[in-house]
Amino acid sequence: MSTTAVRPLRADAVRNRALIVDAARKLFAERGLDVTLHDVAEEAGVGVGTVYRRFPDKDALLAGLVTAKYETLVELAEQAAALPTGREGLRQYLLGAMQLRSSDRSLSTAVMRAAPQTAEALELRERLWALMGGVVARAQAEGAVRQGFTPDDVPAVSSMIGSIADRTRDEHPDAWRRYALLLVDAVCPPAGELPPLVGEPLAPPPAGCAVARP
Amino acid sequence: MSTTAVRPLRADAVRNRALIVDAARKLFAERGLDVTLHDVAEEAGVGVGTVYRRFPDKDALLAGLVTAKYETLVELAEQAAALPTGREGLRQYLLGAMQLRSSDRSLSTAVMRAAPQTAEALELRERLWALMGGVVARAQAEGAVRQGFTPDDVPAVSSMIGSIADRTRDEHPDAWRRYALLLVDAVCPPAGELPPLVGEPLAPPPAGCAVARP
Amino acid sequence: MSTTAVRPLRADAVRNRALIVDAARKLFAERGLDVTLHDVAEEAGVGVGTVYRRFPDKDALLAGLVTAKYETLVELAEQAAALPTGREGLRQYLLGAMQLRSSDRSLSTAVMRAAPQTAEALELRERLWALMGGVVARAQAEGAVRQGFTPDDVPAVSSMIGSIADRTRDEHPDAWRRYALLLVDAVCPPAGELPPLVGEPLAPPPAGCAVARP
Amino acid sequence: MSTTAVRPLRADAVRNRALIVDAARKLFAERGLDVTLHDVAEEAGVGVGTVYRRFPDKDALLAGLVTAKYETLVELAEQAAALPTGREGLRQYLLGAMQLRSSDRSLSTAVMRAAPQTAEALELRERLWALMGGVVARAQAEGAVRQGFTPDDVPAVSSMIGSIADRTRDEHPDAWRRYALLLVDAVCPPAGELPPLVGEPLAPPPAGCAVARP
DNA sequence: CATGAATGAGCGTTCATTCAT
DNA sequence: AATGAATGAACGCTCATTCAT
Repeated sequence: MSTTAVRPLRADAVRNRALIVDAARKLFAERGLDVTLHDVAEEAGVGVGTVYRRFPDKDALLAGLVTAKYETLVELAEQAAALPTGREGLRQYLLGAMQLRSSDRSLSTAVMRAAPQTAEALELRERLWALMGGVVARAQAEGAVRQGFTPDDVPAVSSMIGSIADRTRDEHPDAWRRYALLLVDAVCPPAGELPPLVGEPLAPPPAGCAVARP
Repeated sequence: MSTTAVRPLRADAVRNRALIVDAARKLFAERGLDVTLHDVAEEAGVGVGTVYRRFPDKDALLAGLVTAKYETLVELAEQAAALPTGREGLRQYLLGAMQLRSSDRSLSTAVMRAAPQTAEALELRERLWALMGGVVARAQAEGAVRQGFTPDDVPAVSSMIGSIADRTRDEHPDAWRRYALLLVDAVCPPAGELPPLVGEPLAPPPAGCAVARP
Repeated sequence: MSTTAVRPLRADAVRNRALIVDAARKLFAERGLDVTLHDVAEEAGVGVGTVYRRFPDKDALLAGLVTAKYETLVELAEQAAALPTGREGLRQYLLGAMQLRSSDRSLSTAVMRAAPQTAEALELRERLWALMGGVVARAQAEGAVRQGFTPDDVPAVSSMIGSIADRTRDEHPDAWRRYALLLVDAVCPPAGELPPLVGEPLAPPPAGCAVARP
Repeated sequence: MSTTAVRPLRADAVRNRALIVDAARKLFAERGLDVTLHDVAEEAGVGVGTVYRRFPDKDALLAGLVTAKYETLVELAEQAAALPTGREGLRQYLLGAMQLRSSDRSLSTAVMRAAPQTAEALELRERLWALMGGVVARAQAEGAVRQGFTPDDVPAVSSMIGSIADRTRDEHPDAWRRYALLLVDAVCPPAGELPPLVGEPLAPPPAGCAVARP
């Protein structure tokens, strides 16, 4: 029936995948892990079936986001590596990674828990490791890092802002900074005197406020 | 024990309530916030209706657990307050609170996010605040605390071990300690020289491993 | 074991039964058939178990209310029988019975559907039949009744106000009268000229208002 | 039928929607408002999810049936308007509407209690009103109607057969006619002499029979 | 390939009914 | 006899996943 029909390119498939990832990123960031795949599909402007064609299940989609996340982190690491000192590089990278987490409700838990599922993500992770390994090594040489700290600690420490960020994102979107700096200073103190903590401590939730839905 | 007053009625009800709370505590700790009340009922060996008789809804059950959690934290704070120095007290309390979190998947997010729903919980929280306020003040007087740190920061800092603990609970149940000490040292460094980090850094998840279910 | 124990009297049992029936009558009238037996028990100030001791199940309780209803209807019929003409008697009784229905959300459907379950109720029903049989016969002799109308039609006709009453009870508690008189006039027209319908017609429900829950 | 426009997609969806509506109509008619959507789904031979895909909730399904009901009533009104006299038209319409109610357990309460939820239903209701307004006006001009009767009374009067119909549907499916005619004669008496009531009066329920479930 | 209709297990919750106290 | 704690089937509804179109 389709004699002259040109073979449909991968082009649109690739485009659809990007649409889905973008939509998922947006929705997961805004509303956390409990967005439905119908929501994602609708936001992306495709059918649910298309989402399932690209990602075997919801977890795979989540894992797909990790790739996107790694890309941003690699950029961040490249900027960090370009800074004059290891100290500054490490501090900038950690704060940047935490800022990313603080603006993304789902990935603060999901990214670090999931393994890279694709060769691409794995490659990105290794590139990230190489970049930050260099930065950490330089900082160590400068005597700027807590003893025993290794490049493998970088993602772990970054993830620790998650619980604070999740709690405060909606009401005090900058509250995470106080604790982020506390952590960064613990890993790699600033050059001079250790300054007082910035910002305000997190007020306890008022009596009677509801448990946030998962 | 209380004179001759008979309270014939509640014997089994009290026992069942305890069974439910125990079951809930266990399951929430193991599997996080998304256990169903059917699961809780089954684990407790009662019908769902019984769970609903004791707790109007799921949030109320969670709130009940929060109360129990606060009781433990108050005990911990009392022990901390009894230590000779504020420094030791603060360090012991923070590490103890983090240890509790590290063994409880749900409460690491729920406790700090939820308000105390009951007068009892509120009272416990205030008592906790008073105890730790004293400890922090003593530690400040000793010059042992990071400048700007306040008692309100205590729960926030405690919660920060959550993301690490959730990631490692099943495979490396002690991995949280490395990062817990990093945090505690940041808030309130030990008396002498700052030692190297303890333990091993968190290895990145191997390629291809699945995203853990929420 | 209970040698000297006095046999517990029926006295309180009888009182409890009355409490239950009163509570049930009140709640069913106000809120229809979907009150729970816990509500009834609470309103009556007894335990649920006590309700079940007196009435094997919810339907039996409903049937129990029929007895109470019949008592009121018998009184009404006695007053009707005392009126000078059969016409007046029949009209007064029908209007009175309809008024009862109009103030009782549940019984408008339940009473006429349920059979008398107790000897007492059966006796009351027969007494009612006898009284109204006399009234109808007198009215027939006066030529005041639609031909073919029999005493057996009395409860049927009375029940017909139910659908109107249920629809209007909350908003226009007197709206039923218009249609009650229409029916009564159809069965037994007033002495003189047939007057116009009284009151206002029932406005149709406004667009968009919800279906009332059953 | 509509030119050559192909609408390839909905073939099965349309069929399923029809299956659902048919099943719902049947079950609601037989058993009243408290059929579950699982029942409807099973009767229709589809999954529950499919029902919820077509109708956001139970009320919406009910509203869908109301639309179908209005369609029938409009047809009935059109036939009534075509009759030579207003008297005949009004009588035929009222009897027809009552007959519909007598064969449908749920709609006797639902249709008249619910507002039209859709623009379609609203339009149908208005069309119905216009048609019957004309019929009533003609009948009034003929002097055939009870004074004060208005088109707004038409649905109210129609609904009054509900309580009788619900009681008798299963055992004496024609018992409603006696009371329907009583009502219709009250609104709009037949041309000649008022005949005796047709049929038999409703026998009281035998002692001991159970209350029918709601 | 893309679509979105269909599926059904599972959720939180209710309530008529039973039974240990 | 009275109580109310316990039960569990059933409800309305959701959503990850499959599959006919």
